[in-house]
Amino acid sequence: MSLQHPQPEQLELEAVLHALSDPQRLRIVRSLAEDPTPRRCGAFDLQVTKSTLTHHFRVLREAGLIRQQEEGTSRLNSLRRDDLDERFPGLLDAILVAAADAAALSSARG
Amino acid sequence: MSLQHPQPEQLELEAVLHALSDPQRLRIVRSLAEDPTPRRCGAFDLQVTKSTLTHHFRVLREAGLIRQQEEGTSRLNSLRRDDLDERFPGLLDAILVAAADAAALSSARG
DNA sequence: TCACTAGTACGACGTACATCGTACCATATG
DNA sequence: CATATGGTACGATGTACGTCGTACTAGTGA
Repeated sequence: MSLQHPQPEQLELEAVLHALSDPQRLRIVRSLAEDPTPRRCGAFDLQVTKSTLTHHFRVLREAGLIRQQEEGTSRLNSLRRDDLDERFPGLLDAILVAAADAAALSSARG
Repeated sequence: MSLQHPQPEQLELEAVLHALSDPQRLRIVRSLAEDPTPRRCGAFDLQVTKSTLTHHFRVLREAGLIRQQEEGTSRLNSLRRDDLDERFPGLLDAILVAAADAAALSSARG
């Protein structure tokens, strides 16, 4: 069976905010925003187990943040930027800018 | 003792997103955005207990979303719009627009 | 002084969550 | 077929969270 993705009009703000309130998931989304190339779950530099990875990608998918396409034995992940921008204009951009800023701050602090 | 509020540069994106991922707290923030008049915790139309209310207001305060000033026996709550806009430009506005849109949608659906 | 109001503190409870390990299923590739 | 790769499923575990009730404190005012 193919994977469940919420329709654009089904996206829920609370679910999106909750999905992005986790550092690992925020990192995944930031990575996909920086480089939109669809890529495998394992291709993100997270220090968690495979099963934890699966969990986070499912949360992101069910919140409507990413799309997962099955491709052989892997799943190609991509950001649903258009859907998000249409449903929640400016939200994703604001979060990405804020996250980039926070990352720059914390790296500047050491 | 007076209440603890994070400094503008101490605001953490994850904490802000988490704080706003709860329906009750999102409602509080929306209410304060619609009418910026500082007002008591009890003056928000939430169907929860007093102690639950205290909990939610503390989460909002510790995330830096609201400011609480003690005034007699009550606490006057106000939105930290300026601090948030400075630290996370566009974020609060995008969330408020999205929330208003979602509320309009759900009320239109009945 | 005696209520009343606004809110906190603390403990409890059930649920959700992040994480892991193990077992398992596909699909390639030798 | 055997093995490696990419990922899921399921159960376990510890923690955090949302909610409540009760008890309490601090002002307000009759």
